[in-house]
Amino acid sequence: MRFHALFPLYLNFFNEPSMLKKERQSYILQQVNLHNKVLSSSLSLEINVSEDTIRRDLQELSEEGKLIKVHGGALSRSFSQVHIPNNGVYSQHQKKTIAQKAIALISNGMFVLTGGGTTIVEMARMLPAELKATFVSGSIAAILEYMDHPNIEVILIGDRVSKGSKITIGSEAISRIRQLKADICFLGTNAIDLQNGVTDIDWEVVQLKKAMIESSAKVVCLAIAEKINTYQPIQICSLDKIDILVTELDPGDPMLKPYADAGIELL
Amino acid sequence: MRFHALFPLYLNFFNEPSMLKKERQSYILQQVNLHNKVLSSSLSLEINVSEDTIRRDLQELSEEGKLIKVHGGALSRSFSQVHIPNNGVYSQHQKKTIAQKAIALISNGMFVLTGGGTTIVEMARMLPAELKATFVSGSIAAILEYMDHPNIEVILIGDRVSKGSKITIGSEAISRIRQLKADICFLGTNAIDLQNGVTDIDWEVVQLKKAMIESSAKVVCLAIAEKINTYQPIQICSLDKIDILVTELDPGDPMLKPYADAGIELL
DNA sequence: GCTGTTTCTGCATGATTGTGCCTATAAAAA
DNA sequence: TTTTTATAGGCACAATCATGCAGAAACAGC
Repeated sequence: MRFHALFPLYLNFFNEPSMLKKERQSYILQQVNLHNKVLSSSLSLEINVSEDTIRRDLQELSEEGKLIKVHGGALSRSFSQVHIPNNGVYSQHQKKTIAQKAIALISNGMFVLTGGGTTIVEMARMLPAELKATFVSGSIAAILEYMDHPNIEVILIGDRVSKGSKITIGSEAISRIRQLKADICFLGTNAIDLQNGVTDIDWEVVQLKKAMIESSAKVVCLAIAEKINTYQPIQICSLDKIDILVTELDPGDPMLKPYADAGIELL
Repeated sequence: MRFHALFPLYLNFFNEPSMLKKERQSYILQQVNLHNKVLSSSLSLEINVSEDTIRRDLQELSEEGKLIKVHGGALSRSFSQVHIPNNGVYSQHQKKTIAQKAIALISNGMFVLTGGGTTIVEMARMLPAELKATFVSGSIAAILEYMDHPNIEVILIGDRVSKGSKITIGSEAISRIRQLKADICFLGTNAIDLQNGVTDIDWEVVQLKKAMIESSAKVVCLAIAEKINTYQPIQICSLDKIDILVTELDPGDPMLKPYADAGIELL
């Protein structure tokens, strides 16, 4: 067996009789677990069978749940299990409602900038599978969800990682964001009121959000009702920078009236 | 193996009297345990009986649980047992051993660059709580672990996220890494051998690892023994760029001797 | 010895499986 | 976008298989 790892070319050279199906699948499994990834093309050369056969093997192994089949080869199963459990998210039901509304704002081909926070993560989970778009974020939790989506391109903003908020913060991240021009930006909102606009408590997070707002053609704030008409010490922006406010409430709710009057679209 | 293709001719030539049934079956068992697999066709030639008879023998032995019958022949019982355990991380025990050894190389205040992969994640989990250092990585899984550590500063390299390998890849990431100068760099190794050095299968990952190696004062390769003396299509670097090789084996293991001779420190 | 029974084996048949090749479609890459 | 590459599904062919059957061999009892 080890020989196959060492001298795959020799197999061809000696024209060794082809492996039995089970044997071959075992070998494939070993390779995929060893290297985390295999290509149909190289396996085909190593084992000296057609790519069709390899593809059929990968198909079977995939159906048995022993590996994950992807275009061009397969990935190890144990490798792709970095999931954050979604237990005990505060006000989850409201956040799902908000996420549902917000998703309607995204269409194919869009370049989308998102912050962090549980509402954003909820939105990431609910993105329709057929959506094709590019998502940019500095939030680890959000990125994890985006990665599971089949059709979206994921760009991660790098810099120092803030352990509290699980997002990347710092001048590097801000200057990266400044270089972008997104179609739309989704911000989880910690506090919003008429006098102070959108406010937050963490200076570095505020800097980042400011940059995100400046870099986006359209700014969407996601806020559950209990955060409306509250404020925090540091201002992110005044209300006139906000294009759309998404809450779990009906857009006609009297609580939201002043925001509509301020020129914000409600959803 | 090849002998069995040759021998049967002699058997025919000498017109050896056919074996008794019991005798034949124990011969088959011996062969299957010796080679892990037998083909009905070659057994038929070797023993000089029809394939039907062999098939019936294999059938019986299979029912007695002494081997596993497959299309075209049979496999040894031990063969399939090797590949059943697929839960969790492959070779986790070995990886933990490697991680333990590798951690000894890190001291307070260091600036550490790490790749992705399960071995690196294992290492991240085992970092002592009192260690104070800065860790830089583009691997989402590794970053998640680093974030849980109380005393380390985490820097995330941003760029496009590769869904397969769960790391950030691309020119942006590479140019970020080039701007760094790390004290030490830990690389999970997919394949390493004497001729080709360290090799991998994914072009973009290779570019990234190359940059990491160039940006580090000391390069450490983490590799489980199975990956030693194997190679993949794309070269990351030749052996002389590697300072330290960490495996689960004893540094004195004869398998590692050539690497020590190549000037690599073993751990 | 003879005879009937059982076991083993080889052969013929048709069904099943494994594989490679082909083409239209779908997905990635340029 | 266009171009390249990978894939699914159908087809063809060969290898392998299950089954039934018949002859050969082994065996038992007489």
